[in-house]
Amino acid sequence: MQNTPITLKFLAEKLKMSVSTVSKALNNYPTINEYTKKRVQEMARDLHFTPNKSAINLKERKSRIIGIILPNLLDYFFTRSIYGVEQFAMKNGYNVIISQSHDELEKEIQLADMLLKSRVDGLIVAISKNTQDFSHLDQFENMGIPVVYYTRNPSFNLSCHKVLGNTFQGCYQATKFLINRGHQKIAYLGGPKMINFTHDRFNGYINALKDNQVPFQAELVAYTDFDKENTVSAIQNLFKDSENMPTALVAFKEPILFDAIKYLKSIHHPKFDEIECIGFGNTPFISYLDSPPIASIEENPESVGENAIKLLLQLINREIELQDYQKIMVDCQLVVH
Amino acid sequence: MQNTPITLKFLAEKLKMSVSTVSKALNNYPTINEYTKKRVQEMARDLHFTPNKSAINLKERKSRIIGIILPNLLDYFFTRSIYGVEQFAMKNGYNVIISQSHDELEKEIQLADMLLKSRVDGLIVAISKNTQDFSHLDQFENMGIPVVYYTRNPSFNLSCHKVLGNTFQGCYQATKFLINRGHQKIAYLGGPKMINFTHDRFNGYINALKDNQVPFQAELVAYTDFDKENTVSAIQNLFKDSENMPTALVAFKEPILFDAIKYLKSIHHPKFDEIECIGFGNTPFISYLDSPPIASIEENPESVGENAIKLLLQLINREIELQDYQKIMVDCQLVVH
DNA sequence: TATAGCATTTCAAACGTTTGAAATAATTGA
DNA sequence: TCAATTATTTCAAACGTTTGAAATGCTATA
Repeated sequence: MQNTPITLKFLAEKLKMSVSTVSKALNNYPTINEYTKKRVQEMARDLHFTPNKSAINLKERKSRIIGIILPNLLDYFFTRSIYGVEQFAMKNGYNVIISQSHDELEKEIQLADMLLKSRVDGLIVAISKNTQDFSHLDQFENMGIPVVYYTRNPSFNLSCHKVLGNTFQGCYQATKFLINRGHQKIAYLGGPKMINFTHDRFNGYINALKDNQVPFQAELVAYTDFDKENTVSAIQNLFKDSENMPTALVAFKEPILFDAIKYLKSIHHPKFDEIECIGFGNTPFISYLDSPPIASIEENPESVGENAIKLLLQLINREIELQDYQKIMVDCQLVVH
Repeated sequence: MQNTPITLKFLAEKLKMSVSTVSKALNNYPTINEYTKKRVQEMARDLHFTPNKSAINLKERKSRIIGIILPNLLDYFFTRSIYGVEQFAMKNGYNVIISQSHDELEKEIQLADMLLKSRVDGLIVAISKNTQDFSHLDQFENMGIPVVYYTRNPSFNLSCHKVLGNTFQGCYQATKFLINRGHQKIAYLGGPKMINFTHDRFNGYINALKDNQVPFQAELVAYTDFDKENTVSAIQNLFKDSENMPTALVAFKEPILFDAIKYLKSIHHPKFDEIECIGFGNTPFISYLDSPPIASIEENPESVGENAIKLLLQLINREIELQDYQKIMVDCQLVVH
């Protein structure tokens, strides 16, 4: 049953015409007679002709491969974002190579080199938390291969394409929501300072306070990274002053928020039941928590991913100039549980 | 800076020799003079020559693409398994197309057709919970394209390649662990009956009981699918007889176990604190639960994925005959929390 | 009836590799 | 010194497409 795949040549022989006529008919060239086109297209359909991608790619000097570098697939944001990317890429005849940097710069550099060797047509990247030098990524642009930064990006650098969640707006909404519920002492637990959006979120928090006449207190702000001990000590700091305890908390990421909640519960914080929390993520595990956050900030990762691949394909096809740097924002929603 | 990629032809011109000599030197042909080889290989290295995959694939009539069909990337088992697959595939020059069936047969059929059209060199698949007819997957084998079933597979069918967790052994261990802790009334909450390993796990449970002289009671067994209401009613069933309440529970999957725990807690089950649970998965969220399972069954998804791709590559390279059906088991470990 | 003009089809080269056969060069033995 | 042998290199076709240029066939006009 080992049937050889149908080629243009095979169709041409069957139809007693030349390979180029068949090719042009299938690609709807205006110089080809309408009746001929119909005959060719029907035959192609009947025999389930599928053009050989390798041949086309060779001819067009493309690989039709998109590279993705992201920190970690076990993070729901990234897993979900991949979905948006793959769907759209596939629809447009592109394949995707997903690679994980494990949030390490060195690994990220390795992966970049590997993808460059694979001759990807474009790159989508969420940088590691330690990435400050970008030469391993700049080399793509230098070779005319477009790069789109998504979510995590070099915030100081305006000369690159970016797709990101409107994390300012998300944090603003969450803070405002808590203010409207009567909270005046709202703590903010930020992420690694190296990650750009940590600051956008902080600004959303600050602005919500200001716009609603809630005084800002520096003691109510702390930072952590993805490390549990760090989170615990940050929380200890936020809650150390018994006179001035926060009654609400906005955290930069849900698993970290869960660590915080767990800690507060473990020390039998006297007013634990009154504390209201919100984190970024909207992860499905919330429903299993005994003391779930009152709301979540939904970041729409699928949409972020889809916007990134859309932009990248436009750059690949030179529908947008490589130097015409774009910045796309995807709004967040507050989901009340 | 738009530099054209280095080709064999370019190297040949630089070295003043023919393209075929260069090609053969790089591929270490014995007929090529050692000194020539050295010169070519050095030049190739210095100029960062990377062979054009499309050209090789065209020549070798391969796509170097592996297709994967799985139910859902948001399931930690599958996300983790992907990691094993991608790593190994990449190392061997293969790309991977990941596609999600969302546990729907119809979507699975669509994806299979899509992947067939993409001319994948091989397929790794975890079937949907409703897949009973396999014609959409059989067509691959009929065309000489190997298929490896992983985790979820047609258990009744011996004529296919399988890689799966030793879910019998995992469940046996978990049950035995609970027996050793003094439990005599251990409930078993199984998954969808259509999924093959539901029964393997059940057998592990049964055998552990038997081997340790614990009487089997049919009332202590219930089944659910991934639906929350279903789980709740299964749990209600298991705990309905106040005379004969289980004191321990083995569940086929962790998120479902979490649903069960949540329900038992919500009804203020009198002996809730004494009930000990174990589920498959070992998901990281366990640490956030107030009443976590006492242990987890680690299924080593990365290893399952890696074994699947290893087998598939052997089949693609015909190191193993297509008809020489393999079955590979990956052991589980009990992780006590 | 030749010919300009158009519609349609075909030719042929190219994309970058691989590889068996053929050609060439170097070495050996008589 | 010359043929035979062996080592090494090159030729040329192939993989399946695309595409500008060239060729063909046809119609209409002078």
